[in-house]
Amino acid sequence: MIDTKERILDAAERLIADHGIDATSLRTITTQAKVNLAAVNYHFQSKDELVHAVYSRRLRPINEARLAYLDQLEKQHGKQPVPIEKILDAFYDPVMAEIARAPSITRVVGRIYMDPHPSVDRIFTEEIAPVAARFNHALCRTLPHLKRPEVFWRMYLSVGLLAHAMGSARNMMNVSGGLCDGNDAQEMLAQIKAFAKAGFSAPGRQEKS
Amino acid sequence: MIDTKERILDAAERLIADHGIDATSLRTITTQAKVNLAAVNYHFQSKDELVHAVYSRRLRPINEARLAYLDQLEKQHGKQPVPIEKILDAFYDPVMAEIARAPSITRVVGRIYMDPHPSVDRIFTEEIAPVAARFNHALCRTLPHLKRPEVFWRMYLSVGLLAHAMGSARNMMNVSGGLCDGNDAQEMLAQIKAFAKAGFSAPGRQEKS
DNA sequence: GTCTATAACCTGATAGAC
DNA sequence: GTCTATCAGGTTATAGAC
Repeated sequence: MIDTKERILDAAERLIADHGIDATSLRTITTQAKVNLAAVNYHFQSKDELVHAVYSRRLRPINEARLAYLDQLEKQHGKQPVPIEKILDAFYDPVMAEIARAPSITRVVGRIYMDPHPSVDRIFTEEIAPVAARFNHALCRTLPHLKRPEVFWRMYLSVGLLAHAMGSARNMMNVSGGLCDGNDAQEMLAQIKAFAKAGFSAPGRQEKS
Repeated sequence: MIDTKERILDAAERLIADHGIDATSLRTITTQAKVNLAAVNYHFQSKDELVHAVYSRRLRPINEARLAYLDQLEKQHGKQPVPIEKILDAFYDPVMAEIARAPSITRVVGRIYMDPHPSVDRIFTEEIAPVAARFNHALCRTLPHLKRPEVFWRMYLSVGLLAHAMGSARNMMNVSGGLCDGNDAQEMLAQIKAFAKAGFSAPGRQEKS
C-alpha cells in the first residue's frame, strides 16, 4: 500500500484534471483516495496547499529538466547562439517525458495558465516565471534581428500552443471528427514543434534597424 | 436604468472573467448587479443556463461574423482557394471587434477551451464545432499539400494561440517584466496572425505524395 | 498518524407574499 | 416581476479521542 500522502496527491491530480480545482472537493478526493477526510489537513495544511503540491510535484521536475537541457545546449554551442529548434527541444521535450510518467498531467498542467485560482498564481511566479526569463534570454541571442517584445510575444505564444493542446486534448477527437487524437502525446509534440519553429522564424513585424 | 436581465449578464461576465465559473456564486453576481437573488432563477432557469447565456451572448456574434467573412472571401476568390492570411483575418478579426465592445470577454472566452464545465461543453458543440468544420474545409483547399490531420492540428493550434493570449493576458505584464501588454488587443492580434501564418506555411511533416 | 464528530458557513433553488 | 424567508445539502477546517 502506497503512502497516504501520495494517494491523496494522486487522487487530487486525477480529479482536478477532470473537473478543475473548484469543482473538486476534499471529500471526493479523500473518498477516491480511500483515506480519511482529516488526513488532508494533517498532511497538507489546507486545500490551497494541497493544490499547490499537486502542481508543484509535476512542474518542478519538468522545469529543472528544461533548465538543465538549455544549460547543456549553451555549453555545447559556446559563444554561438543555440539554434531555435534546439531551444524548442529543451522547452518541449521534458514535458513529453513527464507525460509518459503521468498522463493526467496533460490536463492539469495545461489549465494552469487559465485558472485564476490563488494557489495557481503562486506556482506561476515561483516555478514558471524564472524559466520564462531564462528561455527568453536564450531566444533573444538566437533571434537578434527581432525586437525584444516580439521575441517575448512569440515565446508566450509557443507556451500557448502547449497549454492549449494539453488543456483541451479531450475535445480534439470530437471536434476533428476522429481525425486527430489529442491524447497522442508524441504526435502532439511533433505538431507543436513544427508550428512553433515556423512561428519563431517568421519575419519580424518591426525588424531592428 | 438598464434591464435587470442584462445587468445580471454583465455582472456574471465580469465575475466569471476574474474568478472562473465555480468560484462565482449567484449571490456575488446578484449583489454586484444590485438585483435580487431570486431574479436569476426567474430570468434564467438555473446557474448553468445563466452561464450558457453569458458565453452565448459574446460567441454568437463573433462566430456569425467569422462565417460571413469567410463566405465573402470564398465568393471573391471563386474557384481559387482563399490565401491563408485572409482565412486568418476571417477567423481572428471578428474577435477584435467584439473585444472593442466588451473587453472582459478576453478572459471569459479565452478560458472556454480549458474549463471542463458542463455548461461550457454545450457551447462547445453548439457554437464552436460547426465553425471549426467550416474553417477546416477552407484550409484544406488552401493547403492541399498537407494531409488532413496535419491541417486540423494546425488549425487547432491557431485557436490555441488566441485562447492562450486571451485567457492569460493578465499574466503578461508581470512575466515579461513590463515588456509586453496582454491587454493591448491590437498588438496581440498582430502577433498572433504573424505567428499563425508562419505556422500554417511550415513544410508538412508528411507531405502528400 | 488516523479516526469521529461537529462547528461555522456557503451553495443553488424555490415557495409564496406583494 | 420583484421581494423575503427558507430548505436541503454541500463546503473547509478543527477539536479531541484513540
